[in-house]
Amino acid sequence: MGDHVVVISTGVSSNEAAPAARGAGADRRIRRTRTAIRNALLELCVEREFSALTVEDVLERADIARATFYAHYRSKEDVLVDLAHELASDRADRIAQHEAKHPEGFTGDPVRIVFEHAQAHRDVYLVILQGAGDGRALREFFDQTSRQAETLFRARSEHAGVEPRVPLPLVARAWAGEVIGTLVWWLSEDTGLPADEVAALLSDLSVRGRRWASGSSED
Amino acid sequence: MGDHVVVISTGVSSNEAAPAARGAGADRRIRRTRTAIRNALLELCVEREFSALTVEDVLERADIARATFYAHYRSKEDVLVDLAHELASDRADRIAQHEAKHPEGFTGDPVRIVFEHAQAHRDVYLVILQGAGDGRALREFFDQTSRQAETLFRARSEHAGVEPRVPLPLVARAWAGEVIGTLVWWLSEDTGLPADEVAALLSDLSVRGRRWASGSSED
DNA sequence: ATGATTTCGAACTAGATGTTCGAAAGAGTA
DNA sequence: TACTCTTTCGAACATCTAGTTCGAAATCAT
Repeated sequence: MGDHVVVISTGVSSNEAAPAARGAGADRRIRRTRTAIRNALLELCVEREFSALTVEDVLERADIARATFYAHYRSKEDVLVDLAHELASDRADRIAQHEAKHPEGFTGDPVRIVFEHAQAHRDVYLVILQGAGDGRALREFFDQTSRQAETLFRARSEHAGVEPRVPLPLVARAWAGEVIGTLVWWLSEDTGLPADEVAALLSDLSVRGRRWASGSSED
Repeated sequence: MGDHVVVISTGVSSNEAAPAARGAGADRRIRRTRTAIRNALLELCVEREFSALTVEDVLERADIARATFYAHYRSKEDVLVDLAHELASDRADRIAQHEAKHPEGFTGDPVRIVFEHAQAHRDVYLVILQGAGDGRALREFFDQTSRQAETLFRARSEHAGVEPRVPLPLVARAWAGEVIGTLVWWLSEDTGLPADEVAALLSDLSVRGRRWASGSSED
């Protein structure tokens, strides 16, 4: 039959599954189109609420044909998810990069990097962390964050040769929640706290526990 | 001019603002209609994704006229927000009730109550905590949670006469994130852990810190 | 240059949203 | 019970948006 759906190859190699080809290896037109769409969506998110945006708004802003959009994304929510992935992996790169330079350095550094990263990309973070769209973007961002944390915790736990008393998946989820909950607060209410200070406070709270921090001896 | 918008009074007394009259004091028809709508939405959420639902689906399931729906809610997202408020205040009631019965009792109890409450209302929690809708429901649920926590922490801090070293708004947000992050993990992945055990683990982690829990001495 | 791939544009279907209004049903009160 | 006030109904309606289709034109990689 006459299928004519314009399925874009986007592929670097032959066997490319769902991950949607976030490489620079793709056709220049593809790169241009996708960044145009992402940028347009971001601009619009700053101006109005995400839920008040239509695909048409994005088309107009990105100066892109309707058919072209649907050749790359299924919906505006998809674009947001894409942005979330980009954000999470970029952040992971920076952390890994830092750890490579400073092996066995201060282990509170990752948290600081997280907050600095959020500050540098404030707009995107705000949209995603507030759960815009159907919540998929936030959900996946949270998942990636906690998975990365779990890997890190596991490595350290094994390195220290200590059996964790609290299951690591739980520790990781709790930590991710802590960080993201604090982040959204810090980004929304514009308190004067600089990134490294919030990070230090949260690290302290997280490592040493609330017992010493809030004046209560129990929960 | 001929405005005919059917603005429902819903009011108990004269001066009723935004809070939308969650009382039992309203007209029986209003009560019936709203719970029908809320129940219908919940049923449908269990069957398909929230984002795949239309207002028409809700109308059909609730057996309600279109105009009636819009006399009460502006959108399906509004209904979800309503549910979130209901949930948060019901939970707060239970905690307050417990604290009244057990003054100065084990202060880890609130966390346990939170998890038991989530277990009892698993379906609603899952929908809301996953950020369905435009994220407003989750956002407001998170806000209420952290505000309640802040109040509690402040009371305890003052009672103990200790100046908190970490700002309480931060502590409260971090705690709320911790709890909600753990909650969504616990509800989604059906690990065999009973409510009181997760609660105990999280309480421990939260009060004593990760230092003693994961085998790492730092962050 | 050439063959392959992407983009364009314009049209079109299908379906959901949100509003309108008079008439009917139901609630609350005496 | 009878009376008034409020809510619900139903059916219609205009409007908008999503998502798809296709041939032609543009752009890419080599």
